[in-house]
Amino acid sequence: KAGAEQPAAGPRAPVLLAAPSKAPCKPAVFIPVDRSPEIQEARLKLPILAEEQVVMEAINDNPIVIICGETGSGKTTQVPQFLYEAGYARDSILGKTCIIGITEPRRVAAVSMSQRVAKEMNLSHRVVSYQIRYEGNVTDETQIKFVTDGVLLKEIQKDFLLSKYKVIIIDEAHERSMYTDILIGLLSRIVPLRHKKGLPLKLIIMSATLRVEDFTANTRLFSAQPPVIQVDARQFPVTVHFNKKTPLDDYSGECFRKVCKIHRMLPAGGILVFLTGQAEVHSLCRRLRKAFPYQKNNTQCKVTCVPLLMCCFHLPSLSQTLPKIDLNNYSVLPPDEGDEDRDIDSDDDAAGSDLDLDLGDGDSEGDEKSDSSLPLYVLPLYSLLAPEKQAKVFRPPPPGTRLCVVATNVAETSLTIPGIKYVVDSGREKRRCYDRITGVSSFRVTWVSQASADQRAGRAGRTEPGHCYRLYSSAVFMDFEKFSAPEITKRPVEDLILQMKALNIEKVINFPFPTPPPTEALAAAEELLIALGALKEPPTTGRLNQQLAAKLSCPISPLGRVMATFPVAPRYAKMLALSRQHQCLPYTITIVSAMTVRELFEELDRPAGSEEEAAQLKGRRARFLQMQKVWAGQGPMQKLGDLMVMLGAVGACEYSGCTQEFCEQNGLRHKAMLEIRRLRGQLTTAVNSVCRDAGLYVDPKMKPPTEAQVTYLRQIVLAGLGDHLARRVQAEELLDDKWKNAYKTALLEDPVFIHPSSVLFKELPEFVVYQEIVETTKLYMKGVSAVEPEWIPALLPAYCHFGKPLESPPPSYCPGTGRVHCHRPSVFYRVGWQLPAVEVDYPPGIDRYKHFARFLLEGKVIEKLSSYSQCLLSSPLIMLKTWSKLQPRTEALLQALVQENCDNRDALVAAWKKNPKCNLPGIIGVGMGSSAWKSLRKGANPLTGLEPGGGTRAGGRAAARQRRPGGRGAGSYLQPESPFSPAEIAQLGER
DNA sequence: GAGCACTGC
Repeated sequence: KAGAEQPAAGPRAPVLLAAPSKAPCKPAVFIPVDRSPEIQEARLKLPILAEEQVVMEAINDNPIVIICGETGSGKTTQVPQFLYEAGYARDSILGKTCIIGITEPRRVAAVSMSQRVAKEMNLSHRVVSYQIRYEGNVTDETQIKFVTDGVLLKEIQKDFLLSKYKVIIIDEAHERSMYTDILIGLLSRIVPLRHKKGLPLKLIIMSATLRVEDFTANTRLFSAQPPVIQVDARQFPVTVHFNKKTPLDDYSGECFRKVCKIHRMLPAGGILVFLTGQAEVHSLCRRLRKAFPYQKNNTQCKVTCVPLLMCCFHLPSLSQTLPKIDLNNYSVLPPDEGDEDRDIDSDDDAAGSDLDLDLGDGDSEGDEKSDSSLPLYVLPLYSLLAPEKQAKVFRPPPPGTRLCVVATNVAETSLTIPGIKYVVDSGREKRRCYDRITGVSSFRVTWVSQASADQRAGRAGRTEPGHCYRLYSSAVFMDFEKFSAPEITKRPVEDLILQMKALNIEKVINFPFPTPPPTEALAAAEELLIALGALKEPPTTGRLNQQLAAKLSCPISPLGRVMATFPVAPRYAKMLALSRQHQCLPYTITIVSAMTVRELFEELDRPAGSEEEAAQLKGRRARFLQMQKVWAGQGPMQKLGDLMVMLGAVGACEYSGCTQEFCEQNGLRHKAMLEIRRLRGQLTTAVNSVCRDAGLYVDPKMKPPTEAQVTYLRQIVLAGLGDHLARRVQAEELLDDKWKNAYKTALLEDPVFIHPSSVLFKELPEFVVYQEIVETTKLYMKGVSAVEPEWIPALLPAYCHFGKPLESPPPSYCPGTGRVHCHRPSVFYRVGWQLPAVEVDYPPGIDRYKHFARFLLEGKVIEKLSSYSQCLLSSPLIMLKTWSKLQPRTEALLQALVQENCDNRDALVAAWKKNPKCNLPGIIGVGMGSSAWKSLRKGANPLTGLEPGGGTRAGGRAAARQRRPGGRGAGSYLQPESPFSPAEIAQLGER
């Protein structure tokens, strides 16, 4: 195994793009594994096994290796075993165990791969384990660990060097998931760092395609080009048939016709159809069921009518014992033969060999007629389908029927359906598209990439040779993009940027992304995080280009560190960070969980397949609408809007035990509710670990929030969704009918509307915040909550431009904070909406000193002074006059305050404390012009001799809590800053 | 007055 000297040789020499550097010869290590004979035999059939030596030599000689192999090469299950056997789970020097880590982009894959490898190696799951978001079975003995990519990213936050690992394998790197890309970027730096420390870490990147130039040709990523090893796949050949014509609209109808033909004319084998969405899937299912009815009770096999169909459809295990159908000798002439393009691979085959299986483009008649002689077992498949309904596709279809699965993209990567011989590919997919500037998303049906189409075709060759029918011409195919763009380039990246800043990567723009996100996306993310207070604000002075440079390299703030520990979107993390007031945390955790989990409510608006189903759907819709009203609460609570509905729904669901029945009856998606429960658990733990005294737990019998709490929750939501504020268009702006009931947002020119499914659809509050805008027929806001206008400047100062302090109401001294307050009018950024004047800190500057001096003289700052205010020679209001009008004594006071930076109580006390001998008290005395103050000249200690105003001197934090921005209705305002203590935040900073 | 593919912390 350690024969590193032997050059790789063999009939299929792997591609080595870079010559490996020779490493010093190490003694051979071999850890025995006790595999069962059956497993041993099965392994030997895997193509990767033939390459074990090559793979291990490359890994031995290089810190970073790329392995390319299609699905079926066995790389995911075998490479970890190679490494284990070669001793990579053991530290040769210390004799300790180390970990071989493998990342997967999906939870199910991490779990199932760990189970399979454990079984193959005959090892306990204590040794071969997994860790995913909510669960894992990792122990001290774990040596092979499968994780989801996000889990590894979190581990890097705790231990940047990943010191427990000796190897990291990034699996499915070709999928280019956001976390995979970031991990590769981070590991490109961690690997050399570990090398410097003398604790080398191996990185193996595994990809199904050969599109690895983003990794190999990117010198910023890897300065030395890593070797690429190519491994064969064990797949059955799939013949690809292109349509001659490409239907532009009715691809769904074309799918129908193609399935009909396959089913009528071609031998046994499951059919898999790729469409774009739920509605299409259901509609095609209905049509196919109508054309080939399958009665549950009538399982009698009717093959006699159809000589070409065999009884044993879709039973791969039995197919061995049945006569094999030779595809080349099989012959049925399609009705419109000669109408098609040639097979792409017909050049290699005997002429016309596969032409038989070409079925021609659509347009044949009579397909819609019900044909009871051909039972077809039609099943829908999409991600949001209930798991028990999804599971049906994995079971063999009833005897005498042919399986036909109508699926969305789930069947392309996430789920593998057994027994598929025919793939019908519409060539389209539905994608979520984001507007980079406005963040508005829309769903668009687009052509897939060539890689995607090939992946779909491959689904036909998993158990035997198969056929793929593409409902588009080869010319159209050639116009497809080769690969779909990496996720990181197409999505908002604020969550990612926050994670990176938490790793102290400040200049995000310099990060070695395999493919960087667009600069606008980075700028938008940085801007949002600054507005949320997660990043320190860049300087607004200095040279313009310096300012610009600083703009994309802001360091994380203490609040940002708190936010980064919550595994949710930054807007939601901000809500959590603000909720440690008025016992709001359990509610915010629930709302944030509900907003994070997609599609809480079941889709009940779909067209029904039968009258019976239609009646049932109608009943369920009515029931849901009724429940929605209940969950929306009463009176002022309704203003929390759709978020109140979410809170109510989760509360009610948990109260009833979160059963399948409750969910079904009330229009809730059971799977979503279970996910929310787990997320609540995770967030509760995360919050508890930040605030040690929170003592939170997930209460299934959580009481509804009080009216006051709902008001705070609305403010919390506003603070997180500040950039998602919308204002109803005013009557005078209603020039065009298209603005009827419309709202305006800061970033969009076009009108936006409250989505009709929202409980606030008819309410039309003046200001709302929304969870997201989705563009369909119009721009619709979803997840809507009403906002009071005076909250906006109080809670979103970052988005407001403030005017001069008002004279009425006059500036005042706030005993709670020891600062000068005033009322300032403001406008909302970009759109200039006038907002009510609210009480805020007096803006910094000379006037703030003047007001402070005045309140000081009036005895409001330090209580003991108040008894002397009678003795003053002139009114303290004199302080507010312009410099020139000041008398020498008042001028001296003002100058002294400015010199010591004392424009608030805390600063004054601090200055005094720092230098008890300073002449401030004396100057105050002079300033007041009263002989009664002479005693102060001696420098009496203000901490003992004088009581600051506002009664007991409260700690900074408690004092801050008393602050009520907005000033009216004490108790109804939220404290806008993070209510975490400096100690708590410091502790986070150490990580 | 409505139609959302797929994932990860």
